[in-house]
This record gives sequence, C-alpha cells and structure tokens, in this order.
Amino acid sequence: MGSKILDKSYDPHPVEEKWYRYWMEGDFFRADPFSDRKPYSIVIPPPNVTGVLHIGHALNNTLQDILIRFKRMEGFNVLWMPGTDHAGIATQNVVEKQLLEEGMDRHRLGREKFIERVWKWKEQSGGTIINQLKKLGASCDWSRERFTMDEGLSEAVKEVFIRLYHEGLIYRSHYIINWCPRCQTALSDLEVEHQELPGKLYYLKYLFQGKDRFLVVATTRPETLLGDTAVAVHPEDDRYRSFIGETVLLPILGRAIPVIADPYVDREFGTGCLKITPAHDFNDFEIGLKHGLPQIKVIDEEGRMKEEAGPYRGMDRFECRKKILEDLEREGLLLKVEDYSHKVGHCYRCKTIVEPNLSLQWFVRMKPLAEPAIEAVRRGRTRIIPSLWEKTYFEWMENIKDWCISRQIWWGHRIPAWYCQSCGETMVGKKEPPSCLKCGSTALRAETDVLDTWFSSALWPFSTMGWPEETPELKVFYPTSVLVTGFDILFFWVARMMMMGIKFMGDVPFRDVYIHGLVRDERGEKYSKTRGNVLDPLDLIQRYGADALRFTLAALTMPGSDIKLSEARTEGYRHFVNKIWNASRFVLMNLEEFDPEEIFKIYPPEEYSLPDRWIRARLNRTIRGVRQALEEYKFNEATHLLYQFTWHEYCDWYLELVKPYLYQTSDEKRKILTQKNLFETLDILLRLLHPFMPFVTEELWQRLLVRKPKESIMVAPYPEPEDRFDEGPWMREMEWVIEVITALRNVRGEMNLPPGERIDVLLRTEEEAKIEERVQRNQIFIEALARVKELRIGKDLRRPPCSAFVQVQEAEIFIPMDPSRMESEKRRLQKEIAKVEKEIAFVSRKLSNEQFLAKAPPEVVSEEKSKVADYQLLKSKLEENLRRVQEALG
RNA sequence: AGGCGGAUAGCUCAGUGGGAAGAGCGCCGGCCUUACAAGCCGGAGGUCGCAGGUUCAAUCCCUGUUCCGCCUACCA
Repeated sequence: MGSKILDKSYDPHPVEEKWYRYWMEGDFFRADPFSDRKPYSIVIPPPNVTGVLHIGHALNNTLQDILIRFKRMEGFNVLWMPGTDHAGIATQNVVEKQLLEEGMDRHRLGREKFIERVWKWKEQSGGTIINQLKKLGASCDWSRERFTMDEGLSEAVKEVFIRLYHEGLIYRSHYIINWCPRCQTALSDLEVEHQELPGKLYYLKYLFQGKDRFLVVATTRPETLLGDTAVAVHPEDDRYRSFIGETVLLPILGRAIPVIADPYVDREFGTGCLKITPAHDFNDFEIGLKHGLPQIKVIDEEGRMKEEAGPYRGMDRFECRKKILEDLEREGLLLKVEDYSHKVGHCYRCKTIVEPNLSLQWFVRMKPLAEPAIEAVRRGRTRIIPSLWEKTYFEWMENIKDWCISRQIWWGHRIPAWYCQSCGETMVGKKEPPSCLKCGSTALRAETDVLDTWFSSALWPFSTMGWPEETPELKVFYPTSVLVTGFDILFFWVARMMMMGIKFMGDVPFRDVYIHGLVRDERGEKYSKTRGNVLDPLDLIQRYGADALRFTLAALTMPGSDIKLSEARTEGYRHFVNKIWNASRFVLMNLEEFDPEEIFKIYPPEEYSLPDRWIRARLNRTIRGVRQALEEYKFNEATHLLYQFTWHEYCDWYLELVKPYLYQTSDEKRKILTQKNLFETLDILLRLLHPFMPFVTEELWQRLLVRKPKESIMVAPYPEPEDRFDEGPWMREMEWVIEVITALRNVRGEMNLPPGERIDVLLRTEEEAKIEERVQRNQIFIEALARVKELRIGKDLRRPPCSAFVQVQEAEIFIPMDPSRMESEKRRLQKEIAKVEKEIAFVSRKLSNEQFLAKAPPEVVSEEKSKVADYQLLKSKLEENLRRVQEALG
C-alpha cells in the first residue's frame, strides 16, 4: 500500500513545513461556537507581543497543545485561544532603548509620536513569537488571535475599570508605593524582586536639643535621615522610656524631631532606636500615619535628592549616601559601621533598585475581590494541580494588599479619568465629559497614567471572547477547561484572573489550573540572558525536530518540580522519533501487496496469531495508561508509557516476532492477518502518539492510509482500548516464549556468540506433551529470535557433555557447545550460583525470623517460602551443571 | 523569620497504600542478523542524604539533622 519507500531516516523540516501549512489551509484548528459537541477550551498565557520564544514558552505551549490535540481527537469542540500581551513597561523599555541608540529619547519625541513608534515596533515584531509557536506545532485557532490593546479588549478594560470605580473598588490615594527611578513609574508589590545584597549598618548619633546627651540609631540607608520626622523607641524599653516626648536634632539639617514610642520597634535590633522616614519606607509610613508625623520627600522621581535635602540637593541617592557619611564622620556623628546583608527591592523589568516613595496613585481594593476567589478554590470549583500550590494561593490571597494599578508610562491602557481644574472633581467614564459634572467648568485635565499591564491580563479569559458583549463564544467556552501556566505568575496573573472572572462573569475562569515548573539549565539555574545560558527552542527544533523537542519537554514535566533540560535527552528522543519512522517504514514495506479491502474486514481475535493478540493486549494497556495520565496531567507518565511500549514492546518484540510470518510462511491467511494487524496497530499507535509528536505522526499516518480519504490524523479518533483484544490466560504462553528467547540470548551474549553462529537447543521438561505442543506452536519465533538451528524436546533428553545450561519455567535448557567455550560457561555458572546464594541467604534470614512467620501476612510468608524452595532447586541444578562442566574440562 | 520542594546508578531524573529499586544518556563486551549503526543483542553499576523511632519488615510512614533550591515577610 505504501506507495513510496520511506527514506532510511527521518528528516523533520520538510515534513513540519508541509503539514503545518496543510492544517492551516484545511482550517483544522478552528473552533466552532455553534457546534453541539462538548466544549473544551484553553486560553493561552499571552506572550509579550515583542518577545521571542524561549524554552519556557516552548514547554508551556507544548503541554497545552498536547491537551488540545488529545481532546480534539476525543471529539470535543476545542478552542485554543491565542494572543499576545502589550507588556507595558517591558515593551516601552525596548523601544526606549532603540531611541537611545538613535540619540533620541521619548520626552523629546513626545507622547503621541512615541506611542506611534511602539505600535510600529509591535507591527514589525509582533508576528515573531506567533510564527515561532507555529514552528512548535501549536494548534491554536489563529483566526481568533487577540492582543491586549485590541479595540475590543481595550473596551473590556475600560468597562471593568469604570464598574470597579463606581463600586468603590478602585480609588485614588496618596500612598507610599514602590517606584522605579529608571522606568519612572510606580510598581505593584509583585513587580519588585527582593534580592539579598551585602550592605552596611550605620550607627548614627542624634543629639538632644541643647544638651550633650544623644540617641544612637542604626540604619542601612543614612541618606534617608534627611526625611526623618521622628525617632521611635519601644514604649517599654527601659533604656529609652525617659526620653519619650523629648526632641532630638536631626544631624546635618538640625531639624527638631520628636522621640516617639511605638511597639513596632524591635528592642533587640540595632540600638533599639528607629529613625522614622515616612516618605521613603513602608513601615515608617504606617508609623507616621499613626502618630500624625509629617511626610517629607527628599528623593525625587529620578532618584535624586530634592530641595528638602538641603546641601545634598541634586545628588543621586547613592552619591548622597557616600557624601552624607563623610559629613557625619567629620562631625563625629557616625559611631560605627557593621557589615550587614539585607534584601533590597529591584524593578522586575530593569533591575534598578526601587525607591519607596510617597505618591498619588490608583489602587484596587482587593479584599472583597479575593474572598470569593478563595472560596472558589476551597470549594473545588477551580482545582489547582498539583494541589500543593493551593496553599501558596491561599496564603497570598488571605494576606492580599491593595493593588497599585497606575503606571507613569505611556504604553498601555490610559486610565479613563478626568480632573476638573477648577473644583478638583474626579470623573471616570468611557469618554471625556464636555464639562465638569460638579461645577460645570470646562477646564478638564485628562489622567495621563496608564494601567498596570496585568490589569488587562486579568480579564483575558473573557475579554478575548468578546466581553462585555454577550457572545456565543462566552456562552460555550467560558469557563475554560484548564489554564496551563508556570507558578511564577500564580499571583501576577492566575489569582487576578480568578478574582476578575468571578466578579464580572459570575463564574470562575477555569475548571483546572495546571501549574508546571520552570525550565532550568543542566545545572539547575534559571535561564536568563545575563547568565548567558539561554537555550533557544528554535535552535533545538532546527537540530532535533519539533517532535523530539516536544516529547522531551513532556517527558521532563512532572507535577511539582522544575525541569532541568538536558540536550542529551532531546537527542535521545530524536532517536525515538526516528525509531517510529523506521518501524513505520518496515510496516509500509510489508503492506505493499496488502489488499486494502482487508482493512474493513473483522476477524475474531482467536484468528489472530499469538504475537498479534499479545501486542494488541499490550496496546490496550498502553492506551488506558496514556489516557489516564493525560486526564491527570501526568505528562511524564504518558510519554514513558508510549516510549516503553513503542520501542521495547512493539519494535523490539512484536516487529521481530512477525517477521517469520511475513517472510517464511506459505500460509496466506496467516500472512494477511499479520499484515492486517500491522496496519491496525500502527494506525492506533500513530494516533496515540499524535498529541505528543504531531508532525511525524501525520506524515506516517497519511502514508499508511494512502487509499483512505485524506483528512488529518488531527481529527481522527483518539484510540480507545478494544475489549476483544484484552489480556487472557493465553498471554502466559507469549510470556513463556519471550522468557525462553531471552534466556537463550542471555547465554549467547555472555559467551559472545556472534549472531551468525546458530545454536542447537535441547529442552528437557517433565511435562513433555504440554511443552512439546507449546513449542511447536512457537518454534518459528524461538528459532528466528534466538537464532536456533535445531530444537529438541524430551523428558529424558541427556545433557550433552559439553553444553551450557539455563533454567526457564517448566524446563531446563541445554545448548551443546564447543569444548573451548566450557571455561566461560564455568564462569557464568559460578556467577549465577553466587547470585542465587545471595538470594537464598536473604530470604532464609527472613524465614528464620519467628516474628516474621507469626506476624507477616500469610501470603507473604508462603511467597517467601516458595521463593526459597525455587532458588534451592535452581541452585542444585546449577551446581550439578557446574560439576559436569568441570568434569568436561578435566 | 515563616512556608514549600528536593537529596535514589557516573550524569539527568522516575518510582513504591512498606515485602533489598527503574528509565534515558554515559560505560564495557559482541554484532552492519533484508525497518532503523539515530540501530540490534548482552553486561556492569545503587547500604535510595545522615541519625533516631514505629513495624515481623522502611528508600517509602514519624521525629530530628545537614546540604541545595524556591516562595512569602514591615526588623531599620
């Protein structure tokens, strides 16, 4: 049937090209909101629009594609919603860098021109990552591709903002926030990465007014003292109790500030005196509010010292630190310096050290949104898999803080707010009001801030489906079936989608959340450009093929742990792909004269040969295992089952067992049935493998089914176990044959008999008739696979003087050999005896333990007993044979 | 500081409701046996981090401990 002989090895690239185009042209990825089949949907975690595919994307999308292809083949109405994220700060930074290279900057360019420029960059590079996903084989419905700054999605963003504002869940307030002096914007708590850095702890003298007494405070940031408005001590600290309410003079500036008491102060740390800088420290801010302290900003938005910093004005904050230390030293106010390692916050986009700063920003009140999202997971309306992440989710959600959503950048969704310049009224709405709703003034000023990029991401599961319109897509595909993502964005994204989904759709956004690990390099380090260890998935596809890469990623994915990608593994799976290619090549070669009509005939299982039935039973078992593993998101288990079955059962045994029937028999019916089974099993196997390796399976399947109407393996049914081919007692015969062949090969291998050298085999058994029949039925296999010249069976067969011995179930096997080989047979037997003796010793020790006999379950005891008996018998046989060998050796 | 995860063959990692452990790669020996040398056949290699405990029996359960990694946190 196969019209053309396949090449000897698989060349992935032309095949990948060809079939991806075929799938696209055939519209196989398209989801149908009007279908009456059961829906299955996934929204892609949208990659940054200007990004390039990295190995983490490759993993994430491979897993999604496996699930999607599996479900599609199972007959579900499948939607995989693709799209990209505008990635506010990240994208803006990239374009700013480009401008810098041109000797330009965004302020000189102006806001409008700059945004135009970003759009241009988006148009230019926005297709890159999408094309890379296609190279991976991702079967997204590309006709639905969305972008977070699309018109529709922007509409959803506005709608959500406005509704939340009117419900009082969004507010604007002066508050201390994390500020990135490089990106020139506020950041949310999550956008700050804490990193342990070596630093110093400085002990500073604060003198009392008019007296020569002083307090000593310890600080890591001496430059912030310029903004100090108090010194705090613990109210019950006897060392300082008497000073509470007094006034100290701030060094350098000489400002008088009070000594206050607050239980927040840790008496054990430093000196027990804490300087309070409400405008530049989160805790100090809270304490300041409590005590009604003034908030003095001394650092500006660029990280430079302000007017209020007096002599240091205009200096960079770190330069100022140096300078102020010199000055303090000179004035004798720097008492001592200690090494001190502490965590410092960095901007997650540009890695600059962030500056806590007082600022007017927009916030989302999170508690009321978080509560139902906690409830949903607690009640199992959304499952988090593996469940260990639930704990992390709960912990964060239960301690959630308000979310600072305004960003002082230009690239993003403009906050839809306007301020009246006469009366100060704030107005929020879809469009700019013609005049102030309160005082009627027409002097309005539009908000210039944009929203945190994660604000629009939080709406992704429903905004992509057309919300706030009531679309058929929403009706059918929301809630989505599963979200596949890494734990690094559990809070950034998953938690916020949960909150927004419940809030605006009245239902959770997904039934399952599958959390996979991060991909790390062989040494377990995170991939990063700065470490220079980036592994480019496209390069891996280039060298090994997309199927091999996908299979590797799936095989390395176990719930709850990170992945260390090893290229050796990918190479191994490229071999596996090639193995499948060649197995198919073999099958196709043998189907050349196969009558296609046979495909549609059905024979009872009894008419199939023993190897046929055996492989079908094994295949059934594999199908069950793979299906279950996929349902449970156990990707490594699924790939393991597929690998073991395909290579070690189908190729190593079945395809070998079948050869005698194909090449040696004159029994036409036998041959036809064998061919039929080859056809059927390969068809099933390819379909079973397809979600994992879509390209090679499509190519082979199309060649196998060359006379069938061409559609695609993508939409062929996913294999189901066939009960009629399930295991039965007859399986034991096949297992026995395999045992005999293995035993014979064992001897051959240990003695280094080349395959060309055929052996005679004598089989001595007590159950002559039974074994004789059995052997007769299977002689053809044993002879072919163990390279046997002549096989004799008998109860009274005599052991030839020069022969190797091996024991199998119900029979002893002798292989006559040249006397020159007796020396190695002796060594082999001695080794075997030693092994058996070790086993006997171990089991006997157990059996001589009375406690064991008394307390262990009887079936365990009897099992051990029969084990030791078997070993003893085997040992005596081995010894007997060893004696004979020694005799022969003289 | 709190929480979580890991420690199993030379390397990367599976595994078990407790009855002396598996894969891939690597290594050693023999083979171009008409699908595949990206292959075939055979083999070697592990006191399952350390110390206790529970049990007839622990790699697996419990306690403690060391090392590694990660996450969260307001000790300056």
